[in-house]
Amino acid sequence: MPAIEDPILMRDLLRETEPLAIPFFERPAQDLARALLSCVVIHGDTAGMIVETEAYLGLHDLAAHASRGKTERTKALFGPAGRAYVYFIYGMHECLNVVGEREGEPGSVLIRALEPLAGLTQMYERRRWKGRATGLANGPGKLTQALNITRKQYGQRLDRGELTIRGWRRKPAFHVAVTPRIGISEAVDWPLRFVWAGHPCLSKR
DNA sequence: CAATAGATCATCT
DNA sequence: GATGATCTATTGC
Repeated sequence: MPAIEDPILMRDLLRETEPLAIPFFERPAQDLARALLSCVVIHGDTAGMIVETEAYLGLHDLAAHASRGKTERTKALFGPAGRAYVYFIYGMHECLNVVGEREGEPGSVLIRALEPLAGLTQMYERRRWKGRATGLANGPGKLTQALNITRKQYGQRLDRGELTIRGWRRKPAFHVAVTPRIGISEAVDWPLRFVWAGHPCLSKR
């Protein structure tokens, strides 16, 4: 199973995981955020396990991009489930969301932190990081840089293709903790952040 | 350790 | 023209 100081070969990773079909993503954002914990994001030769997520709801969630309605930027949120919603923020960071619900219903999950699993050397280079592997992808902007995920992946399906999310054939055991979301100024108290309790790769405060 | 400043630009008012 | 689902470096105690 995953071990932060013992990265796996991509070929073994592919054998121990399986694709998530589109129906897996077709559920409310809160449920999807919880279900995505321990799943594996793969892009090119790099991969990481999801250990922290946040759910963003629809029109009544003022912290959600979708609350302002469908625009050129947010249209993927209103599309079918199982797609990537990637946005650019603060003039320098890309953030990855997984679209849930169903067509016409916004609701997505922000991927906030990964445990690096494969392609660590490449991640160190891209991040120009000189620390422990736990700090390679423990933040929404850090993981996209580590896995080289950008707006080029906007709207892409995640069940297959160049950017995929897979589930373990034998799911690891862990506890989930729920807290308010981080870095927002609306709906500040809503308990929509889900973490693998005690995991060393969680984002900083 | 904690707090803060600065980077930097797409999107929306 | 202001703001933002962030990160890093730097300052200060």
